Amino acid sequence: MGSVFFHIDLDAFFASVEILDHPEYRGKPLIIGTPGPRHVASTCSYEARKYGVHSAMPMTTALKLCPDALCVRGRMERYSEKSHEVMSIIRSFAPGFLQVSVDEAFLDLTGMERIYPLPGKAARTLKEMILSQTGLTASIGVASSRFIAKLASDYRKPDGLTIVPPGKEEAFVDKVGLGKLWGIGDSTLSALRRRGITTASALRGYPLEDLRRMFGEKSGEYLYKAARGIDPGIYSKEAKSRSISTERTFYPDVRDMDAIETYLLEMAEEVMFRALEEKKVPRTVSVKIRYGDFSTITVQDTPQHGIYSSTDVYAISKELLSSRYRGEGIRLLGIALQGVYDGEEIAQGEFFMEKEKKERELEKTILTLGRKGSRLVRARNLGSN
DNA sequence: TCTGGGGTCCTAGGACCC
DNA sequence: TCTGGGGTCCTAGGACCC
Repeated sequence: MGSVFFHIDLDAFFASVEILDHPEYRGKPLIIGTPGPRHVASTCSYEARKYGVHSAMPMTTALKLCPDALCVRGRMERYSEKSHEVMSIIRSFAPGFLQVSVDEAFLDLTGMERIYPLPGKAARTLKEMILSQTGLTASIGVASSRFIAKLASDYRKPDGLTIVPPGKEEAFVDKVGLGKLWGIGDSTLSALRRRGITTASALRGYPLEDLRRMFGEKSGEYLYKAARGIDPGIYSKEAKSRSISTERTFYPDVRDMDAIETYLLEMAEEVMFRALEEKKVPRTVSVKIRYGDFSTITVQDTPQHGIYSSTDVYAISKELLSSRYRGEGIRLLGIALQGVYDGEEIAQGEFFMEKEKKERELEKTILTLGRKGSRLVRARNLGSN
């Protein structure tokens, strides 16, 4: 027997949760996002989509297209609560469970013919369970690979069910179209178009070696497989290296050095707080600067001595910033911790000294207090605005 | 249309080592 | 003198996803 995968995708998830909590929103164009410049829509209801509104669209554009839309601020805690409810239903349905985001998961039903002889029927049952127990609708794709199942769940939405029988993968890719394939974004699409390739079948006309030469080793292989409906390996391996980051977009741009440093301090604390919470130690600090013209630079440093406190992070960030800062107004500022590894590993290692451990505890306490609001930064922040 | 925030993975060049 | 090949780490930038 061949493989059987489900991809389960909740419909307009954030908007649907809001409608569930506020029945008066039902049937109205609803956008999750804050109106104003430099804000974007994170999700919207299907009524709003009729006007052309979609995720990641600038709010100003969205409201031009749909002036009567209701805008609400996202409530992430509520969504992840609801997400947990749904995911536990999905998880208990079959063993091969893999959650890939708040509103999406895969199931591997390979070899479960005894329990679910008809995958389509099983998918309908699962949709029904999710709806009756959480009030949310999901779209499900059923196919022989994760790649095709993912495309299938998106094929009919909302409340959809699409089954791609084994052997029909390539034909399905043709029906979906090049632009909707996972992993092929705007940039690849126009690179392909520049070469006159606008369909999956045209892409199939190129030998693997040619694609490797044109798009690079990995991308070439990816395109070669994707065009044939062969899973290029999406979500096959565990995501390994982790990073912790935060960034802020300002309106208007900031150029005041005091303000810039205050933001840097605030973000250094935030990011290190999260690292300590997860018992992670970072190897690298990177700073991201975006100027008014949207040009973006990143600078990073991997110090020999290691990074153990937000003071370290702040000091490194400030160095990095001043090494590249052009002195213009800044539209976005960000800090990322990269190459994070398990703090426990050091604890077992010979170099983890008691002193450092205590410092980390102290640091964590200070940051926890900071979280509760009694923070110096707040005062500085007010002073600089 | 005027472009968020949090992530992952890939590439290319340089340093350094064997 | 004139110069290989492979591995690993670091850096900067970019594509892509939700």
